[in-house]
Amino acid sequence: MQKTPITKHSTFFNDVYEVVKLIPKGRVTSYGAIAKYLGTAKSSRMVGYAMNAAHALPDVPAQRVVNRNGILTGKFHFETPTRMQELLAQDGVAVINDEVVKFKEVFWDPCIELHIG
DNA sequence: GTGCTGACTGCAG
DNA sequence: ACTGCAGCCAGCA
Repeated sequence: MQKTPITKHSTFFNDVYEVVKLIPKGRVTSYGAIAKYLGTAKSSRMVGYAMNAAHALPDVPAQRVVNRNGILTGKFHFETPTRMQELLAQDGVAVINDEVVKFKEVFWDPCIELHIG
């Protein structure tokens, strides 16, 4: 059996989705925080890339993932540029000028909340 | 098979 | 304070 029975392409993307799904309502996190939690802090770009593929997954709240500045950098990848802000508003996260209000207060760090690192 | 792009981040100038 | 460059890895022409 040379080929793997389980066609799991990459655990990286899967792990990213698992972490994003763990983000509680009313909280947000950053690509770097997820990347660091996975042990690949330098691969923060891959986290954003995984979010692009996350559109196929219904349980992945990609709107809760923003960059380290709290800016909705990926809002243009949603159905509409305002979709991301609306979803965050439904979660109780205020967004003004494409930036999360009180970002540091609603920031959810998996490394801390999950007691890692 | 080769090369470029990209929902980021950290460091240097 | 802002700007520019390099690193990381997967997908696509």
